[in-house]
Amino acid sequence: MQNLDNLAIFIRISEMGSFTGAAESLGIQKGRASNVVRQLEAQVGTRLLHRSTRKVQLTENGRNFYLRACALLADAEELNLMFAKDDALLEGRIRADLPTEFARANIIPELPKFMEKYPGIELEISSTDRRVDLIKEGMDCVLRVGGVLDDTLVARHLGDLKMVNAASPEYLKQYGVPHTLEDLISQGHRIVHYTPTLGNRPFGWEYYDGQSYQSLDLPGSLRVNNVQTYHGAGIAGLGLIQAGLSSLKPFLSDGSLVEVLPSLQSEPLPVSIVVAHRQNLSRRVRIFISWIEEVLTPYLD
Amino acid sequence: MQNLDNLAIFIRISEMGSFTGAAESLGIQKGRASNVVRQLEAQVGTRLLHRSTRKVQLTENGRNFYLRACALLADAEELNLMFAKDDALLEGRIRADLPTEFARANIIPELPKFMEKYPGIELEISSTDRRVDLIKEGMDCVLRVGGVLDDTLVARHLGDLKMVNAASPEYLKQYGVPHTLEDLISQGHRIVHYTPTLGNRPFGWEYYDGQSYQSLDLPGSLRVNNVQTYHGAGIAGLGLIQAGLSSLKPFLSDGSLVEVLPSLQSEPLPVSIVVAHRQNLSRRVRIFISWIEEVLTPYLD
DNA sequence: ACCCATTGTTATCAAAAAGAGAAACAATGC
DNA sequence: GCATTGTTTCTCTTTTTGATAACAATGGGT
Repeated sequence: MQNLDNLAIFIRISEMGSFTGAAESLGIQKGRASNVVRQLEAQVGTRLLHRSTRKVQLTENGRNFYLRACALLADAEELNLMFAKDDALLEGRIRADLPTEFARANIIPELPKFMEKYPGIELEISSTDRRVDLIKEGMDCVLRVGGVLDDTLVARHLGDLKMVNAASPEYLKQYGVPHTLEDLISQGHRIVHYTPTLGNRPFGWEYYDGQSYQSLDLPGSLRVNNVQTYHGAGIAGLGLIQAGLSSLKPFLSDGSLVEVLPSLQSEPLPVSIVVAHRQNLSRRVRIFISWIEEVLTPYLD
Repeated sequence: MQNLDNLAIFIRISEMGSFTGAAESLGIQKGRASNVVRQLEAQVGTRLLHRSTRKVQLTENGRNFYLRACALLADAEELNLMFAKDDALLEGRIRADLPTEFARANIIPELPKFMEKYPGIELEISSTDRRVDLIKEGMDCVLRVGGVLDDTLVARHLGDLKMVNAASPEYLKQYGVPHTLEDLISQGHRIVHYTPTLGNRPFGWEYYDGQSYQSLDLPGSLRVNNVQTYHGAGIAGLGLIQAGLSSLKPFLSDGSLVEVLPSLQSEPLPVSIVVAHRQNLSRRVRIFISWIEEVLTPYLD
């Protein structure tokens, strides 16, 4: 009889296109991953994966097997959970990718509550700010700030991140507190340039003119590609910054940053949870996602 | 993750309404059967079986779980076999119940060919001539001669068993060879009475009058409830017998019995294969059934 | 109402299977 | 060439299963 664990291993390997990757993400030996597939192929009587040292991909038969194996696993999970009235005893591993700042500032601090509520769930959170291919990396879900490009993925829009304009008190003492767009120019304000990927054209000062979002070029001598550095630059008084309320909140609270121009916010950033296929989303991942949503709500419109 | 073997054990227990019975039929310890269910119930978080020492039955939840578990297992088997181009490497156990005479005379002699073709299949053949409850006894299929009463089961009509009238040569020398219905009376023929369950009213001499089947009472001093004894009585010259061609064939060949009144056959007996649910019939059982059909074809109309 | 065979539960010990961990190997593609 | 990756092998540990047996509860038969 078939072993469902082995099926899950095969599925992960297929999705990630890698034995080592799948093994790591599942916490097993890569040797076992190899054996499992060999055994599976022997049992089923056909080759399921084309493999070389550089790439692993499904054979024609493998693709069909993969699809039905996914369905079977989903059914099996449903069977296990059909009477689970309280989800507290859910177990399993969740791999999620969260933007560094969100993770550090908002998610991680709340995490203990989640872990306490679901002691059986093992979380594996990676914080890469690059666009991760959630399938290839074996992610269950990815929190993404900004637009979602890939249509093959399913995104759930959580809301829009409120943006805040801020600067350090020392900076404002030196340059003055701007109250209008004109002040920004007349008072000679500077901004910290943020370029998600270095080398890109830096953003200007972004604001809403009542009809659409505009960008105003302002001088600035620092260009950073990392949100923490960006915040640090603002705190250090190197210029005005524009960032999500969620990540700036602690700095605003302790006074190391002060909000300015509350009426001239830059365009809210859409925040979404991205998953691979919505139908086969496991219960625990669904729970995690709704928890994330709950945690972020205060910061989103 | 769920273990499919355990699911199969639970299913068998549910169907047979017995831990010990299921354990025997699956070739495992009854202790294990008990543990498996306990573990399953813990995992799923609800009680699946009401059990006392006298009966075991599904709880409300158990019934739902059972249904979905069946579906899951069927899917799993389909997954395993989706590329099995030749069935030769099928494996698993088949439990079938065959009428004693059919088994001894027709099926068992052919069995070596089947076992050779499907070496991985384990056969367990019981020969009880009583009506077995195939679900309660954990049977995969039952070959039944005569009408099928239970509508909850699915019967596949294989054909009708050709009936033969016969007597021993010595008997015929004594009483004469009848050629017409009238001869039976005028020559003072005797029959051996066959009553499937002792005490029932014995059958008479059955024949077709061109429109419908009739029964003619003939004298006879022996009443038997066992087919082999019935044959033996015919061979011993105790009277005329009416039985299926399949079981009489060897006796007709070696001359210990002689066919008489070929035009006055009694009503052909319907021969059917009965299974529990047609949809979830496993591949190997389907193969076995079609093999049985093939073996019996020569004897059936 | 009582006896007692049957059945489910549980425990223990040995055997077998599955898995973890580590490491050596060969093939591949940059 | 060389780092990476899949394969294979080895040992050790853990888990699962088989084999037995003792135990308690049930319910039919007397």
